[in-house]
Amino acid sequence: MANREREDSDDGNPRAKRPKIEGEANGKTRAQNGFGGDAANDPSKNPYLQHRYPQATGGGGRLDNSMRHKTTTKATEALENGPNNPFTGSKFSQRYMGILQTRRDLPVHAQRDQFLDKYQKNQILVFVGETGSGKTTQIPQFVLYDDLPHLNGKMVACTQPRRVAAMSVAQRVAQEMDVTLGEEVGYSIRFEDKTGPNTMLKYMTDGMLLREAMSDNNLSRYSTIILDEAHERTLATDILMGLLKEVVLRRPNDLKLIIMSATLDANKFQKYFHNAPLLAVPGRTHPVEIFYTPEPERDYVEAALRTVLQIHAIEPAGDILLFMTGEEEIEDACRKIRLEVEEMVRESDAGPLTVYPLYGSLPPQQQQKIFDPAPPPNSHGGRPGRKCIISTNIAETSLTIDGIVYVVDPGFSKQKVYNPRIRVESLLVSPISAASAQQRAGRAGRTRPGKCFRLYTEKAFKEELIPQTYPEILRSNLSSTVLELKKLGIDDLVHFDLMDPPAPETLMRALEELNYLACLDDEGDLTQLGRLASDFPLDPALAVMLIVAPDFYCSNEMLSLTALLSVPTLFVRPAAQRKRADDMKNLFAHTDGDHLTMLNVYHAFKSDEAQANPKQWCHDHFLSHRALTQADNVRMQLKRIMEKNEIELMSTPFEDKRYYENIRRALVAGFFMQVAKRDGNGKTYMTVKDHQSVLLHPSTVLGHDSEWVIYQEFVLTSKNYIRTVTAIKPEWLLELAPTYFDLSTFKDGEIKRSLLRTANKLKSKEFATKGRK
DNA sequence: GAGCACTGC
Repeated sequence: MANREREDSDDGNPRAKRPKIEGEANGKTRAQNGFGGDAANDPSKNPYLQHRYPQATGGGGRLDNSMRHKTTTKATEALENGPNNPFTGSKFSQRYMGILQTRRDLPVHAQRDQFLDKYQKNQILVFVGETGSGKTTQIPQFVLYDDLPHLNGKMVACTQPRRVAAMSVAQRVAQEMDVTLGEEVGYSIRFEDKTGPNTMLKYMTDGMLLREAMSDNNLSRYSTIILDEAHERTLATDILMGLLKEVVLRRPNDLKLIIMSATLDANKFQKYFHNAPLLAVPGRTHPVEIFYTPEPERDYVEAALRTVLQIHAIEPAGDILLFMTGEEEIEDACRKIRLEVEEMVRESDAGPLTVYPLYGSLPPQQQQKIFDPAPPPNSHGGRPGRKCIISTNIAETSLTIDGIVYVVDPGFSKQKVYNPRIRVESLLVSPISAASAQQRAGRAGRTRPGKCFRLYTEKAFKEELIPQTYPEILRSNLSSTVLELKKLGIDDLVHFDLMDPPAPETLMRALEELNYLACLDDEGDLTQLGRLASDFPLDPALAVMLIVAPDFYCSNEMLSLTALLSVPTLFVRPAAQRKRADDMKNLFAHTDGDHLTMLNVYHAFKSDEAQANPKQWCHDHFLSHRALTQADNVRMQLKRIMEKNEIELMSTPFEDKRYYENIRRALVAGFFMQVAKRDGNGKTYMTVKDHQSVLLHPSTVLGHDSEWVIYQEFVLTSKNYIRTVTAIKPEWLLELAPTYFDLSTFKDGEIKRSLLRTANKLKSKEFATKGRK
């Protein structure tokens, strides 16, 4: 297959040798456009079909397959100037001509020649474009006009780390190209594929491309792949880079790769890709003046509040953005600033200041408020008002707010860290990287020159901050990733060339976990179960739990539960109404634990009573409507995957006394590695094998002091907590996960003694049963 | 008796 591709799609091949393409196979031809082709198979040249092409392209630099990778800026610009859209044959609209002018003013445009030259001559190219250069919208179009992927039944892909970006950029580019979104230009994200048979440029999330790679290891649908925002180093981007590094060798003549990044860290990308050539384009932002504190600040929260108030008191009009680490800190800061400003207004006639919190778990309507205009002066001719947004890192990359002139950067954020020794991911407040600091400062210069107040010394910035945030791959549990890599056909993980190889211990942990889950055999090869599990967009333990659920007669319930476990918290608990919220939660509580409680919530949500007005019902019961509808979406997706793989959907009748027990047993089949046993009669628990002393999270509804529990999450905050817990029986552990609970591998101690007692009890019971027969 | 930085499939 690889050979065929190479031979067929090489530059300048005679058209007669062109392979049959996707669209043609469906009886629809991709040649329904102004590009090339002889009249015989190009309907736009067919005199009987001219009514469908009222404005067929006439004269002036027509493109066809023989020009692939040989186009020039001049010829392409002539095509872009119209009058007809070379991709659709229709006349360009008035709006198109307007947008074309602004596009040509973008910084990238000045280097189109250089770009084309480097793109044509190389298989891999690293492209650095700073904010405002226009790279995300323009480069894919430059590529399209030269790569002509549709002539070979292929596409150009451009990946984004976030869904909203993929959607909104695709929308914009469809406008710029004067085509309908979902036709020539489309996007593909989880839950939504807006592409069609004519799609030649596809924006997608990096995770989506990775999914596709799992079923097509050569990514053969694409002739050019653009990895955008590579500097963010998401897990998916890192794996794609590793994979593509191998794929370009397998497809030397028909795949090109562009790595786009916003930082000057590009040399690292170049080096990684065998010294690929680099093209850098300046951005277009306003200058931002940086101020440091002369001495280190002891209390950054206090310093931040003081700085905001000072800006408000003495700086000219302009909005403020303050970065903090989390919800609690932000809400607290908001309260304090509001109080202080009231006093300033009373005593020194300061202008009004509206304070908005901004963080991910905030409902969308409240997030939207940050875009409200700043308040007007308190009185006619009074001092101007401004707004102050206090935000988590969400405002660093995901959300941009125009009109920010002042940024206050205390230099911290919450970051995920992974400890492979105890297999725990946790969030820690840590100093940001220099790159992050630069990004934050840049937020002040989007609309006009701004100022950034760093609450640390210049020396600290230069000497103490790490240059780049550690990539996610170094900070995560990699069990899903390792499973994905196996599915991608990477057998030798140790020698798989990742840009930043994770710690061997992290890899070992992941391999070990997958082996216990029977997703990998003892040779480290993918098992049938592993292959199935990799088909689900879930953590391996959750996927396994779902796949084996039919053995416990409750796959319907496990399907719902799996969906619920892969969305954010269902329970809403506003600070002012904690008691009422807890009372509502208790309506759904199941004494055996939180998993069963979540299931009760879901079933209640799906009842006729709730569905009559789901939003109101959720509000009344202090449940997150967003989380529940999201869970419903995930459930549908997972259900389709189950059906595809012929995993039976079934339930134990609710009246059956084993209804809940079956569910708890199925939970154990996936999460037998997350078990804790109560220490004596106290409150503390001890995790099995890792021997961590933990407490039940106060949010649990577990109604009795169960000796054995499985837990969903280990949270490291003020104390070590296990969260989302359910009571189980120790004999289930021995029965359902005999390899993991091979007691000869256990350290001596109370856990081992207790499990040995259970094993003996089981044996004598077995003996008794046999004896009766 | 307590939090949940952010994304993604």
